[in-house]
Amino acid sequence: MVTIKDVAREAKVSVATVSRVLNGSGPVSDETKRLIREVAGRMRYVPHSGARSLITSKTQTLGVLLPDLYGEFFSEVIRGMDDTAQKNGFHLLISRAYADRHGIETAIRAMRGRVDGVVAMSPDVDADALLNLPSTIPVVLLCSVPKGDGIDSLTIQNCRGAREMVTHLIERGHRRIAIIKGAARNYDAAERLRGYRLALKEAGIDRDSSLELDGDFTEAAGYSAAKKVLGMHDRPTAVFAANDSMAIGALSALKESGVAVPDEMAVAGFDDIPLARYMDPPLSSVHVPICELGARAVDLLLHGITHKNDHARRRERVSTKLVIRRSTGAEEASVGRPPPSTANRGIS
Amino acid sequence: MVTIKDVAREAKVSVATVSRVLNGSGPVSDETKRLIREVAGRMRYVPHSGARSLITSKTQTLGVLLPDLYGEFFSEVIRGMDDTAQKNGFHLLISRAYADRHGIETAIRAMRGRVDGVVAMSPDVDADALLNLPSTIPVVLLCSVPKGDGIDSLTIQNCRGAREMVTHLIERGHRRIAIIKGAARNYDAAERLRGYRLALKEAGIDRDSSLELDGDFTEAAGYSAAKKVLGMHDRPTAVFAANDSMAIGALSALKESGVAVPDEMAVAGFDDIPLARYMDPPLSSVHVPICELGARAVDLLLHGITHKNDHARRRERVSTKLVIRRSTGAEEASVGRPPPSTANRGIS
DNA sequence: GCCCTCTATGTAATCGTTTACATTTTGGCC
DNA sequence: GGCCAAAATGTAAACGATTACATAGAGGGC
Repeated sequence: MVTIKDVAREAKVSVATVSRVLNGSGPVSDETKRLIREVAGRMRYVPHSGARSLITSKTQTLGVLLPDLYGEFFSEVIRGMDDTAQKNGFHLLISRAYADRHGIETAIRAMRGRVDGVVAMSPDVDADALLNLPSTIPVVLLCSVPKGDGIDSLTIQNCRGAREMVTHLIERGHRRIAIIKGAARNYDAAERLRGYRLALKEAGIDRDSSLELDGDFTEAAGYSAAKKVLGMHDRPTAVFAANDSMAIGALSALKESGVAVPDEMAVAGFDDIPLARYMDPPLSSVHVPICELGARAVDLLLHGITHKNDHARRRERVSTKLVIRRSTGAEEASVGRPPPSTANRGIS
Repeated sequence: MVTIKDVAREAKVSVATVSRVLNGSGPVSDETKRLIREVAGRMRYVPHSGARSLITSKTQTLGVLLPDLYGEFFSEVIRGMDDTAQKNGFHLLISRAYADRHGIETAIRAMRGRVDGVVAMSPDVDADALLNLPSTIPVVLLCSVPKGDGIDSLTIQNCRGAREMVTHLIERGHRRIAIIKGAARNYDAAERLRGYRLALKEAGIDRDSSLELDGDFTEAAGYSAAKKVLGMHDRPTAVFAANDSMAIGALSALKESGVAVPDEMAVAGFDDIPLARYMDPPLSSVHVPICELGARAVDLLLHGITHKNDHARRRERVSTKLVIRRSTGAEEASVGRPPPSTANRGIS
């Protein structure tokens, strides 16, 4: 592999001069510049970024720590991150890790010396594992809020989104509204539940804990929760699932039992995954701008990096948007025409 | 930031000894080991991987170059790669890049010195841009076959998958089968078309080029291609789309025009994306094990790395599997029960 | 012609590790 | 006790870049 020394020798100059030319630093005569560029090109010299970052102590790389995510969420959040990172000349070092304390610490250790900062997504409610990290590199926490005030965080506007959806159901006349809760100890799940309760309270509806069913974000959980709802003596007229997968599971159960949606039972989800609009009936949901989530996380991180992490800690949230479709009673059929945005482009 | 020198000073030993303890190389007395471990732990020392890889010239990192992919494909291929990479102690440096010559070269340049090898996905049919790379690091090409024999490649069994699907349609009695082609100059698209033609030929059906409609893998393209099919004077009884997105677009068009699927028109796709089974009617498709694609690409790359890239070049393919649902006439309703595998776990 | 400044270039230290080689210590054996 | 091998530790040279500092010419002002 050809190094800067080889180029210097070939061009009969010192390595310093080569470095100066290639980085545009320091004064070099036009002739020498031309010569060095020519030689470097001819020898197919490519600078060794590892060596460079050792001396400059800048890696131009951001670490990304994600739990084991599926589908849309994963790809969209990465897309958002990569867009913003690339715009600023950064790369992404991605690692899927168990979101527990050990996993995160191991991953961050492994990243020391190869990243300038880390975006870590840890949906666990008490993600304070990140508080006393072994390093002092900037960290942005995604989808949960750290207890201390050591690091920045970015979350989804879960509570407000859920509240709006439940309020929408109430406005359509529903009084007994069940919720299928998300995974236990999950921050998003807890916040969505909070939003549900808030909406009920605002409408003066008493909370009925038998209407709060356990779930874990899987389709199967939504399916069995819906079956449970159908068996209730004073049956709810609406079900709000803490995510779309569970809402889809619930739709399956209802269809199987011959319960009409939305006439006999309204169903709403959260996330607005691409599948939602293809359901029968199309599923009302709370849209989460996942791509933006990634983009803003990186923005936050880059700010922490350039400001040497000595700014006041930030707590930001990305806002959600209600998407009402037929499953909660919207009249217009929203399927049938190709959608404007979510075309599955590119390869296969 | 605490370095190995700090630890050495604090423990009153030389850096060499610290290094030996931490890497388990060379003989060190038990007492010294204990001492150094204690000191390193107390000082929260974390080795600087950048410095380490400079001297060892191993980065334990694989570069991944992907075009701008959406949804499932992106996340699944990364999952497969990361699983295998992690199992072998490697990290993933991910970069989305235009798959053209310039983009790829820029990306690979930027990766020099931070990766031990690269998996590059370049669906373009003539991806020989990769042939004379500026570096000599091992490369595995995904989803297309390089012209020369310089690098390994891994592709999808496109031709065979398409052939099987079209044969299936023929077996169900269809004689006039249209195809909605994939993006021009796309390797997968070309191979799927080849499979389609092969199946027809095997069945002794003459090829009719008016039945080969242009497409570009988007839903919109599928939609308008289907409209075109409906307008034909001797209307085909089946449509095979080169990917599911187009098949879904076609389904929309047919539903809009009141054409019954599969009775008046059978529809089949390729990829078996999660959406496929939720269509109405559920879409028959050719299943592609995306995760496996990623995993095997990394396996191939790791082999190239450990064997210093001096083995014979490999051309491998991952095999596809026919998934027949109602859109081509399967009787059984395959929707309604939660699926076994594709539950959307984890966060939101 | 001398001195000073400015430009162009070179020299060498540095980043944080690993590791070949040198040196010291230990312990066994005669 | 002296000798020798083996074990434990230290010294210093890499890896491939950047950059502070030193040096050498060139040119200008007096």
